[in-house]
Amino acid sequence: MHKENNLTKNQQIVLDLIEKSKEPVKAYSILSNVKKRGINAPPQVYRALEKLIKIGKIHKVESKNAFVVCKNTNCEVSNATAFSICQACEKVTEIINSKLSKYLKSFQDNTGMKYKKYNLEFFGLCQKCKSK
Amino acid sequence: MHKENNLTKNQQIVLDLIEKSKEPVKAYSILSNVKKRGINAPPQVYRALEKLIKIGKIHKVESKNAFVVCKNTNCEVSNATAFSICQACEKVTEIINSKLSKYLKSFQDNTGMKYKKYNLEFFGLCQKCKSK
DNA sequence: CTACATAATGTTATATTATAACAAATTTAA
DNA sequence: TTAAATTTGTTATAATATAACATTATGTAG
Ligand SMILES: [Zn+2]
Ligand SMILES: [Zn+2]
Ligand SMILES: [Zn+2]
Ligand SMILES: [Zn+2]
Repeated sequence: MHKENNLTKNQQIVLDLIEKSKEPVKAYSILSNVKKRGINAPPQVYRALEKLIKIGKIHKVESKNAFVVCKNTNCEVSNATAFSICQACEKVTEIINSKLSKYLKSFQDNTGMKYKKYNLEFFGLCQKCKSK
Repeated sequence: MHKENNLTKNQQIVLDLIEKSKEPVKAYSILSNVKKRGINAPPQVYRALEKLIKIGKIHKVESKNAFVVCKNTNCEVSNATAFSICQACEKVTEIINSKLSKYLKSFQDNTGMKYKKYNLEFFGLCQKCKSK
């Protein structure tokens, strides 16, 4: 909502919109909601999204092709993300759990590949949906 | 390659194609490659993919919108998947690691949400690309 | 066996997500 | 300054996925 440093006008407009939303926002939903602010076409939105992802301000929820603000002060560069996704109401929450991130950041598979980045998505029922 | 039980003709054709491929296959690549076998339109491919995913024969690699055969005899229902993805050559490998899956299957976040399913994608450089 | 209901498959059309290609404007740095 | 480089705007199109309905196959009651 407030002016962030080093962001262009379009990036700020897109970030503001994602921040205001309670749920993940899709690119074309962003587009239609920012047309009144002078963003006219998909590439303008996708370029802003790309930059915001790169600097860790937002994340893409891959299974939903939607975007959320980062809730984690530590993942400035967006290289270690985890989400909890309700299969009923589609609520998405970023998981902030240092044990989990520590475990995954240091994970080594048997091929010796060293990981720079991971994205984890958990699916289940949230409290509200469980009790229905 | 060999006839699987309980699969329809289209499901078998699509599965065969994905099994033959060394790399993740995209839906429209599948479509163009199975036209000679009588599959003509996207819904036929997507329905087959949906079923194959449900029974755990294949997985979707979300970050690539592509499909791979399951390499893990244990994830019959596809509810616990992990992949390693090379950012250079795009090679994708299913990670089969019982410690990892045990850890993630029993993971609890602070909201008390109980997870039924997860998908984890690691990114980095594979051995071959690292040494270039 | 029919005749009807149900489910599965085929087909056409369209919706949704994302990027290519180029033009115009802005910024940078000789 | 002015030419190059980068960023932004714009048009067009590519790539991914599903809706809607027609057709065919399968199952079930009479
Ligand atoms: Zn984050
Ligand atoms: Zn819910
Ligand atoms: Zn698997
Ligand atoms: Zn590689």
